[in-house]
Amino acid sequence: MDIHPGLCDTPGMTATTLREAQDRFVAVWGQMAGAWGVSRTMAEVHALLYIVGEPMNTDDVMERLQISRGNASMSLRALLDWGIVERAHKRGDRKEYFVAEQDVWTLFRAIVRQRITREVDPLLAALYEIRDMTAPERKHARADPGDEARAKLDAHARRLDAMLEFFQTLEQFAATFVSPAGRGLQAAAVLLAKTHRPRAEQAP
Amino acid sequence: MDIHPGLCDTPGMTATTLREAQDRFVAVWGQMAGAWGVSRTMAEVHALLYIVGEPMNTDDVMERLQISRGNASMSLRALLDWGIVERAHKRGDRKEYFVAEQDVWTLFRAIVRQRITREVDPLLAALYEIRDMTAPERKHARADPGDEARAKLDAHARRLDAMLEFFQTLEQFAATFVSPAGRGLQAAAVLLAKTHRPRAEQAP
DNA sequence: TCACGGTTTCAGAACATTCTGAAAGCGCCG
DNA sequence: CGGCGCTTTCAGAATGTTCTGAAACCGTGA
Repeated sequence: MDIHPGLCDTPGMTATTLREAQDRFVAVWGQMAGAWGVSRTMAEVHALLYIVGEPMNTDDVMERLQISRGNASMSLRALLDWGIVERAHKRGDRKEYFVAEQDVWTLFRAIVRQRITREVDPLLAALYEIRDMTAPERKHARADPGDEARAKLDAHARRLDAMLEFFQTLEQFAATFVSPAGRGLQAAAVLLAKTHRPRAEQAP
Repeated sequence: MDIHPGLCDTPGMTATTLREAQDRFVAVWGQMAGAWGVSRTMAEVHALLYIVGEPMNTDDVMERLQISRGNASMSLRALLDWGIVERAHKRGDRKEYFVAEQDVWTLFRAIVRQRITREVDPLLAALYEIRDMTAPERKHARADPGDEARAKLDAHARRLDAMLEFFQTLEQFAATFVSPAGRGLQAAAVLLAKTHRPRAEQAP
């Protein structure tokens, strides 16, 4: 804290407040993480890189978030894998620096892309398999109509199909959002939101 | 296992296969859960109720999933809170029974509604607060243009605003999907998916 | 009012995840 | 080639989450 007497306001205060605001952003983003199946630290590291906006190296991150080298390294690598943080270098410095994607829509497109391939695709595959498990049985049952077992099998298959259809639709929707053509979808969403918004607010 | 010799196929086998298919569905759904910040058991209970399609009571659930009474009770209550499972009763039976919402789109609408109010709303509130933290500082800085501190504050505010705008849009979008008018959105999504789908597949 | 079938609660046990720090790995430069 | 600066790895510690089971609770019928 370097407070010059007589000029006790602007320079020191501004830096402190900014840092506090950044820390709160990091904390909030970290909270969010748990609820979405992402590890807290990973989210915090990303939040830090995003809100600071400048390249940081492993030591910067360690010190700012008070985490171990191992943890920082792991989190940064994971963020690279997700494609929402990139490596950067400074001349005359052998350290690696990292920067977060700064365009919010690009950021979320990357996240959606990852989650679809990591979670929805395997889910769809599993659902197909499960539906096929009872297919032979249903064929048999079909020969014997009015059977109660048959009705059960059919209802079961109908429920699986409903799920399948939903996730197929979701996947297509996401694919459109993610693809280069997805800008259109983004624009549509923004427009939709604007027309429906009850009242826009702005700080004075 | 009651296998009648000579007629060793349809009746016993069908029940077994169906049960296996159900179990796999439950397992898959449970896996999914972790990745989305939902407890595994809760998801499994829901999956069971959905795929079985008939009302089940606490003991049924306990036995089928091999979980304790306490756990079953907690999970069922949570599912009721989420509004995706409902109580049901059978005449002459004092036990409570539970049924899962069977319409997939209604199900996901309920989930989206919950997550928005539980996670996005508080997030938005926090982001507004954080942006306002630096507002007074920025006013000061404005008097002293060309200042480096000012540029930093502005960049910081810009990043927060980008996030805010994104989540506002998301919220509006979700609100449209969730609202009664949201059927329109659903139809649009289905249509979009159909037109873009490379090739539809169907079991023979 | 009590006894009874059923449900909820919760402290502590079991389990799972995340984090640390020291050691190993990697590639560059002299 | 050997030392150096930096990054990655991973076994075990720390922490956080979920589950159990027994006790408390609740409402109903006798």
